[in-house]
Formats: sequence, structure tokens, C-alpha cells
Amino acid sequence: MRQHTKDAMTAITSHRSKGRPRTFDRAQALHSALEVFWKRGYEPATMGELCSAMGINPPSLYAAFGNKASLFMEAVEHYETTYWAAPWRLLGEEPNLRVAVGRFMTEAAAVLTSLDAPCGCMVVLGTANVSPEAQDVHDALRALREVSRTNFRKRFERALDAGDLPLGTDVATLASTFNTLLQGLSVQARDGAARAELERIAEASLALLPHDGSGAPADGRGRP
Amino acid sequence: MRQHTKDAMTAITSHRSKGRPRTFDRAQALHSALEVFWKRGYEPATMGELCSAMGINPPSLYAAFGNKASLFMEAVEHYETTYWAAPWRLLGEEPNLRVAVGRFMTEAAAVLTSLDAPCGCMVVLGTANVSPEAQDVHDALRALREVSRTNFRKRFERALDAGDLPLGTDVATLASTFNTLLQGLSVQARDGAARAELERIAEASLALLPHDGSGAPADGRGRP
DNA sequence: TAACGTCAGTAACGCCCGTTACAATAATCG
DNA sequence: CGATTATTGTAACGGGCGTTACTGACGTTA
Repeated sequence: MRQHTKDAMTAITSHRSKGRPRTFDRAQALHSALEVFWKRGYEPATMGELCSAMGINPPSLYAAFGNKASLFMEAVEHYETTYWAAPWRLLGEEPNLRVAVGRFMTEAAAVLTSLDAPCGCMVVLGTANVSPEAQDVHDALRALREVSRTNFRKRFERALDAGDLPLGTDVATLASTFNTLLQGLSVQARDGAARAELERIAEASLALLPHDGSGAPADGRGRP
Repeated sequence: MRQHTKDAMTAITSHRSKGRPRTFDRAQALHSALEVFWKRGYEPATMGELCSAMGINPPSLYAAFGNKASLFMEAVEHYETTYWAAPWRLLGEEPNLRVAVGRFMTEAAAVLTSLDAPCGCMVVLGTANVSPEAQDVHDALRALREVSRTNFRKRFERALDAGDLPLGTDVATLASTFNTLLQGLSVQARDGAARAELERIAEASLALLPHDGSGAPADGRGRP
């Protein structure tokens, strides 16, 4: 609704503006906010908690980030680029399909258990159940979850073209299935599952990939 | 009075107690509460919403159910027996492993999309992120999620004994994987996925079951 | 140096939450 | 019929939430 957008580009290094400069590091405060949101979720995280973790007071927070919703969305952006950009790039760039999927799922298991506290994925669980007035934030995260499925689907489409998947494979359903499993891993992680267990699940998920057997087609469709 | 011996146990509308009888059906009110909790989650569901849906006022609710937490737990019990007892029984009693798992996952897809609004599973998402003072409720639901994994594991152990799974199959990981997928289905359902799509994922999940080395392809349909 | 513009800290605002006094009502028991 | 006991509806309680006036403090600009 309001500004708050890109006055932040002149962060702490250059005070070209006139007034009193801020005494805290904006990027560092954002990272602290990310950890609080990650552990607690959007609505259970209170402004008091956030202010304590960020080391600032409410007026400073509102001046720098707008309000709770925009702070959360900015934290989500930071979260995505910091923790998930590399795994997704790996999935897309690794040429061998099974290696790509296996390593992606393993890295996902690592991300989901990276904090000391059990958290799961911020995009999956951050707004899992919220009151109706926070539905705009909920919708924004749902769009991000949809992106995740699209990433899987594109990778499988390429694999299909490359002959790494049997002809007639339902890549859309396959992508949905992996996306579903990935989201389930977040629930597991928040329930305190150890990283090793998530990695075992990640490895087991490779069985979902149909391998083009030389003799018996396992495409699940029967023959024409 | 000859009604003394009559309905001592048919307790729906019999008020053998002394005071003023309640004017609402407790079981029906509980079911209304279940729907509110299912759609909104534990903390976002307000007492005002619950009272409106149940058709009663706060004092009646507190007299009949204790407080919000105990009402929620009772609603969860009602939810489990009403919606999940039959699928779990089916998983345990169907002798053919692939049929058992396939039908269970398909019925799960139906339950998760049974309400008009997108909800997912109440046990998985009901306390997905809550404030610290509701952690007892959160822990109770986590125990229920653990029961779900145990159900899978027991079924797979039996299948291993029966020779429906190859020797050396890691049934614990297999159970965790199916449990993870089941929990992911809840996220999908709450994101508005159609029942048909959840059923496709359910069918695709059968590929996770290792086929005994008898030479039959794992096409997810069983064999004639 | 004097004026100006932005940040910092305290304290408060209005709102909604779960929960409960309170008094009236309606059934059973002696 | 009183006396007792439980339920009902109204209205309120204390507390925590996100958010913001208000007053100084500080650094830049004229």
C-alpha cells in the first residue's frame, strides 16, 4: 500500500539522505526476522518477538519494512534466494535425471533441517493455517508452491525429450507427486525428523521415476 | 414412575440429571465444531465462529466441552473415527498389498477433499503453526501423526512376512515415505487440488512399492 | 550556526481473543 | 409446593495483538 520499497538500496554504507542515519544493519535485521518467521510461522510470530530478535523497536521496524505482512514477504524472498535457489538450479542443470532428482531431494532434506529448531519449509508451513485477514499472504505463498511444481514438471519434460523417461510418461502427475513428497518432508521436519531420515526418504523417492526398462515397459498406461 | 428403568443408556435426549436440561444436541454441536476446526485450523478458529456454527453461546460451550483445547481434541477424536477409521481398517485387512495401499491412498484422497472448502487433513494441518501456549495440543496431534506411520509400517512388516515385499526391504523407510506423501497430500488439498489429481498422485505412489523379483512389471495394476 | 529532515525510544491506542460473573429459567427431588 | 441443581443469554473481564503519536536525538544542508 505504501512506499517502503527501495529506499533500502542505499543501505548502511552510504548516507546520501539528509536525516539521521539508522543505527542497525537492515539486511542483518531481515535475516533475524527470517529466522523468527521460519521457526514460528507468520501469525504466531509476534511483533514483540521480531523486534527482540532484530534488536530494534516497533517504529524502526515499521519505518524500514512497512508492516508485518511486507516484512514477511521480504523475508520469504530472502529465504528463497538464500536456501532454495541453489538446489533448484542443480535440479535443472544436472544432466542425469536420477542424479538430479536424488541430489535435489537430498539437498532439500538438508535445507529443511538446517536450523537448530525443527521448522520445515517456510513456504509450505509459514501460512499453513491463518485467519482470513491474512489471506493475501497465504495466496502469495501458494503461488510459490505452485512454482515448485512447475520446476519439477519442466525438468521432467526435458527428461522426456532426452529419452530419460519412457514415452507416454505422465510428467504432470510425476511432478505433482514429487512436489507432494517435498511438501510432506516439511511436515516431517517440523515434527522433528532427523536429517538422516529425511535423506532416506529422499532416496526412496527415486523409485517414483519410471526407468525405461529394455524389456518390460513400466509406463502405467498399457499399450495402445 | 415407570420411566425410571426405561432409557437409562439411550442418552441422546434423556436427562436423568437434575438441573435444567440442555436445549442443543451435543453430538451435532461437536460435528459443527469439527467442521470449523477442519476448515480454519485450531488457533484461527475463534470461539465466536465456533459458537455461531454450533448454535450456542459461550457459557453453554464451556459447560459442555470444557475449553477450546478440549473441544478441539474431542473434535479430533470424532474426526478420526468418522473419516479415517475405515480407510485404516481397509489397509490392514485387504490381503493384497498393492490393492490395500492403492485403495487406502485413493480413499485418503477422497477424505481430504470431502468438505466443500479445501481443508486437507485436520491432524496434519490443524496445528501446523501455533503459538507456544498451544503446544500441548500440537504434541497430541504429532502423536497421532506418528500412529499413522506406525500403521504403514505394521502393514509392510506383514507384507514382508507374507512374501509380498522383497527380502531386505527397508519397511521403516517405506512407511515413512508413504506417511510423508500422505501428509503432502494434505498440503495439496488445502491448496485447492481437485480430488482427481490427488487420486492420480495416489496411484503414482504405488511405484514406491518394490516388486518381488518374480518378473512381473510394476505397472501399478496388479496382475491377472 | 541555525534550520531541517529522518531515526530512536517510550508509551499508548483500538481491537479482538478466550474466558467467566451474573441473574433468570427450567427441570428434578424431598 | 419450596429447595436444589444445571443451563441459558447478556455482558463484561483481563490480556495480548499489530500499529502509531509523540517527543528527543542526531546528521546533513543552507
